[in-house]
Amino acid sequence: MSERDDAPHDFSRAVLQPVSGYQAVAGFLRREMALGRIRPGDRLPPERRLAEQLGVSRETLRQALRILEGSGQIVISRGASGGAIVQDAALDPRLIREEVRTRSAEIGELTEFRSIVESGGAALAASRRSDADLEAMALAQRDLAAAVTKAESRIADTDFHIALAEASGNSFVRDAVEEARVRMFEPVDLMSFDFVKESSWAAHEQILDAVRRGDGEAADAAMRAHLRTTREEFTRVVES
Amino acid sequence: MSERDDAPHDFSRAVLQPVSGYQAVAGFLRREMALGRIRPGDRLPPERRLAEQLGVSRETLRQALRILEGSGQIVISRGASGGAIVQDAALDPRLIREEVRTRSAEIGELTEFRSIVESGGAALAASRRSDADLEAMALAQRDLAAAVTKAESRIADTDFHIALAEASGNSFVRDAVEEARVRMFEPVDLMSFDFVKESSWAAHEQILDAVRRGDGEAADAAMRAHLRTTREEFTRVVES
DNA sequence: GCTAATGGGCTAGAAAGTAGACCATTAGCC
DNA sequence: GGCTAATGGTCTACTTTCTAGCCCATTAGC
Repeated sequence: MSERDDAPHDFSRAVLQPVSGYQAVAGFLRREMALGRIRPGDRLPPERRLAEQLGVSRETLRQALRILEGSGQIVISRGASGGAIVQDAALDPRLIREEVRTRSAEIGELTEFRSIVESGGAALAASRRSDADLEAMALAQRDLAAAVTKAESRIADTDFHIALAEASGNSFVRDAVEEARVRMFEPVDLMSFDFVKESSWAAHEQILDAVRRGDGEAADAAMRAHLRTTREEFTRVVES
Repeated sequence: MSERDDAPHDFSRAVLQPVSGYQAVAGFLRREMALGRIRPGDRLPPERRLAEQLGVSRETLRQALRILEGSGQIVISRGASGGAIVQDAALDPRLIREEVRTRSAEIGELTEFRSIVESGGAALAASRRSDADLEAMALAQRDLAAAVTKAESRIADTDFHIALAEASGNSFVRDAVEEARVRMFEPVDLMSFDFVKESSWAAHEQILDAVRRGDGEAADAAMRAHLRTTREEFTRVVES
């Protein structure tokens, strides 16, 4: 075995910060929003029901809702058919550009990581996809084509990538894709880029076609090309 | 946009279980052991110091130590130069085989995921590795060659894969490799397989050689071949 | 105007974590 | 043998967080 330091272990950098219940709940809901499983206009279940589903007390859930309310992600109203309505957070483009610039190193690494995982996932999907998988991807493509707002484009884009990851049949691939996506979009809450909708749609179409044909190598290459374009788009934003 | 269900969201399956502080600390320490950053024979820092480094109170840390003590991973003694000594958990091979059989589906997916991420990481490492990276990998190889016990082999193997992931220069790749490794080895604490030491060493050598030459494609292919062998080894264990 | 559904708010208590003090044990040195 | 320092063992008082349960306030629809 290699020479081990006799110096005592140093875990000073291992922060291990405690996440209180209400923070965990707020984080969970934000994540669901970032992944588009909860979308602008949706109404959350009543507090009592949601609290039970999440396995926390109502007070804890309410603290989480206060956080989301504070950041403008939900609006809460009282009375019958009241409740928490998810908002469409239309961020100032200047804020987004600033955010991308601040996190440019992280976003670059993230895109590189996505390229590895998603191209591998696409190759797997080419040999495993079911008809339902293909239909889910095709639906996301139709949504992307029909998207008008930036938020709609982003959601349809997410749907496509998640559906593809799901089609890979590997739960670790799917989780990694989800996690990377959350890391990319969650921090600024619905951050979106001036990505060219048409070019994304065309790239997805190529990927989908390769997956449909069962051509793993082509699917792999198409996904890599797609995310290379994405990365170049980020660079463009940072330098603009 | 696609037709959204009007039915209320259902988060019943989102368990979101609270992780208390002592569980988080115990998990952290187990993780460090699984990754070989804490090794059999090592002595943990004194409670007061470790608690401060981890940012928890001493009582909380002590509860975590009780858990590790209970599972036989550490032995605690009192007095000057006392403390917690990490144990070498030599598991019964029958238990290991049973564990692998129970988790065979998960381990299969995990190895597939590793193959994707680590081959991509190897390709990156080929173009980015520093001399220090190469030296770390070479050291792990020397350790593997010199390993006598199973635990030593496993640690040297981990060292190699982590050093390679580090050399990729992508922190998400490194984290994913660590995480996959923990998932593979942590649950049964130092689970190890009857993997052929020599074949692993030879495979590593091929990877290292490709990384040294800066040949990304070869590094990618060599890593995929290596993990294919690993997977076949698992299959063999399951079927034996 | 009644009713039901919904969020708002309060209290009492349990559970977990913290901070600090002091005790018990042990190795090493004189 | 005894002293000292380092270490784990134990206890208490306090704070924060979470829970459970109850009732109030508001509102849409009949």
